[in-house]
Amino acid sequence: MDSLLSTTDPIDALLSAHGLRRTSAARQVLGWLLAHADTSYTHAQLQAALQAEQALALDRVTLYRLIDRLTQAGLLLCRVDVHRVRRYQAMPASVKAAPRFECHSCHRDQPLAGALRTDTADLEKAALHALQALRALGYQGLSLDFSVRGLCADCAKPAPAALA
Amino acid sequence: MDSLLSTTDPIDALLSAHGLRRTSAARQVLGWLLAHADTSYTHAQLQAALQAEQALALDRVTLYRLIDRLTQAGLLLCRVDVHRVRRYQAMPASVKAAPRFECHSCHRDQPLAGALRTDTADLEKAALHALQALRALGYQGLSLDFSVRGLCADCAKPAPAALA
DNA sequence: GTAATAATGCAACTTGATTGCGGTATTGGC
DNA sequence: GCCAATACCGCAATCAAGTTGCATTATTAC
Repeated sequence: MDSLLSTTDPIDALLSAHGLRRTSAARQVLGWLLAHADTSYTHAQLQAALQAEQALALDRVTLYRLIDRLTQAGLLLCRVDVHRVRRYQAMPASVKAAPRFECHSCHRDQPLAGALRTDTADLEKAALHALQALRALGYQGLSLDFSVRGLCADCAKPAPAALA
Repeated sequence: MDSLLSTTDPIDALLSAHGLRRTSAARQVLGWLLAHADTSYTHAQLQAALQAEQALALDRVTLYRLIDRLTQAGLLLCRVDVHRVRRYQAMPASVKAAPRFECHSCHRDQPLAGALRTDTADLEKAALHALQALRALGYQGLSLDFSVRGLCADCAKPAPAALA
């Protein structure tokens, strides 16, 4: 019963389960993103990270297409940031209405719930409620993009004068 | 006392009040956007609309720069849509946390509150609450982008089979 | 009116992303 | 294990939204 999917590696299993081939590139990209699942990355960041950390030198276009396939398969989540560039992230267990925070200075992108100690449950609940209402009105294929931008506490503190 | 600003036209007044010159282009662009203030438009849509409705043939770059100036002056609001293109809109009286709806099919972009009969006040309240919490933690210059995407009721109804 | 300078328009350029296509590697059937 | 079918790779060329440089024109302040 563990002949098809459980080829020892859970990532291989994911790829096969979604109709994708288990190429070295796919394994490494999905693996890396799963290992950094709480943050989203641009194509460029991803390419650089793979190069630096895994010595994986993928062609630009190949990476674009791979990312695309993973996204289509539902393994990655894709957003567009303020600078009009796409950011990818391993698909979280529950997509829901999880709001994100994007820092103007360090360009990190984190779940808002991480920054706030106070939970964002009420916010998500309100958002999900709105989605339900839309669905009831005949709206379809709804998805949600919710992000807060600004300077994170780390970037705001150190040198308030050097932020020009 | 009505010598400087009230040159009969409120739009001229707005421009002057924000340190911008009252050129024909600025007047027409701002005027058109104010007349369609509930929706946001891309640079291309705006250029086409101005050409068609006002016979105003602005150079691409000129329009880019004009839009830019208006945005910097705080007269326009700018967002980035799913297709990575910027959308501009006359600055609403209260920016707040007003969520928006973007239709995949007709590409119209409306305030969510318009689509939903049920008000989105609880949602906005929750969002503003989260912003306050962030500010308390030292986060600065916070702004919010909240959009729901999918097929609007109008696009979803007519031909459910032709949506491939 | 006239000088200072903001706004315009054209051409060239940048960047994130896409397309075409020949070559390579993975897969499923035998 | 071998082989055909085809998914995937990589290179070059292309696209579209936006930007930059610079000479020209129009607005503004004096």
